[in-house]
Amino acid sequence: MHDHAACIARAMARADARCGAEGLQLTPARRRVLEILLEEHRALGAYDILDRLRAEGLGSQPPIVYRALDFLMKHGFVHRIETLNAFVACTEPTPGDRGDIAHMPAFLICRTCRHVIETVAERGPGKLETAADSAGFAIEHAVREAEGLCAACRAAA
Amino acid sequence: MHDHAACIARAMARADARCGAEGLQLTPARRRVLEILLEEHRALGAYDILDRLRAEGLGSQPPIVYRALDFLMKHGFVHRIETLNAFVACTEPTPGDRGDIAHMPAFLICRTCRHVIETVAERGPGKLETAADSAGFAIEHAVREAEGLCAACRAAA
DNA sequence: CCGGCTATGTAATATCATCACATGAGCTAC
DNA sequence: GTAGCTCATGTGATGATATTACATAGCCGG
Repeated sequence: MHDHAACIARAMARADARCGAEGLQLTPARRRVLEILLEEHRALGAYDILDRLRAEGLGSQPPIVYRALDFLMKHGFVHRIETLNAFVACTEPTPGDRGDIAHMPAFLICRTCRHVIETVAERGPGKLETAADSAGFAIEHAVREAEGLCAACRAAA
Repeated sequence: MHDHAACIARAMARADARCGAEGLQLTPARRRVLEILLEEHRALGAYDILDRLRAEGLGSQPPIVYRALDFLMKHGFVHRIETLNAFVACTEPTPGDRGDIAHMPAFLICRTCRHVIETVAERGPGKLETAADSAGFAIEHAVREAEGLCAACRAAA
């Protein structure tokens, strides 16, 4: 394990700094959604998040959470996990990843504990890029997700 | 372009052969779902398929199409595209791909025409595998999808 | 005939996501 | 200061995707 509270505090400080520097508004709802995802450190569905916002009086309708998630994803604080229709906080320290290709995340999703490992981006063409090049296909966005068993759950089994 | 009718006929013949050889029942509904996907040659949502089944009197409730898709996916005739919540017929000639790791499809999805290119599997570890190994993570299933513009749509733009 | 297996029919419901329109808070030009 | 602008939020309704639960029907081996 790691120092979870410190990890969250660090991530929130990074987010604050980014938003300050770029003139983005990290409003209460957006801030809280990011905190919730950092606290869980695993993939949460939009309605799981919404339930928690409701309990705290921060809004009760789906658009609240989807708008917050859109903002957070647009600016790279959160990623969507397509396989789960769920969302995780970004664990990468990459600061300015909007638009550029440097941040190419890949995810390892444990099917038992639902924890998500975000792998560091490696530069250079992977198989998708190679295949795309030979087909004349221009990649704009790539999804790489693997489901399986994390080390801890493998040990437990 | 290619000879579409022949392509469909070949794929259906392959499916018939596989089912005959392995004792699988390619029932009318399952067969028709596969044909529809082959005809379109692009990703269709479950309800798009259901609408067509309804028009042909092959069933009108969601479970009909989801059950057919489950069967077809289980036996490698169809793939799910997570990014689109949609389904495509498998274009790979790989016959026995249930369970083994040889068939590791990756998809290039055109955002304008919605056509899906299924790339051939390359052997050897990609970035996901490398990351998984170093994390002690056991991959059971991997999703690789890229969205962008296909060659034809790029030329048109 | 019976029991087990597979597939289908059908209604209801669960889950995920968006639309449309109204309101409010902060900012700037004038 | 206030009109007009932009951005964010509040709220109800709806759309899109997927599953559950239970009943029915065909087939086949014993």
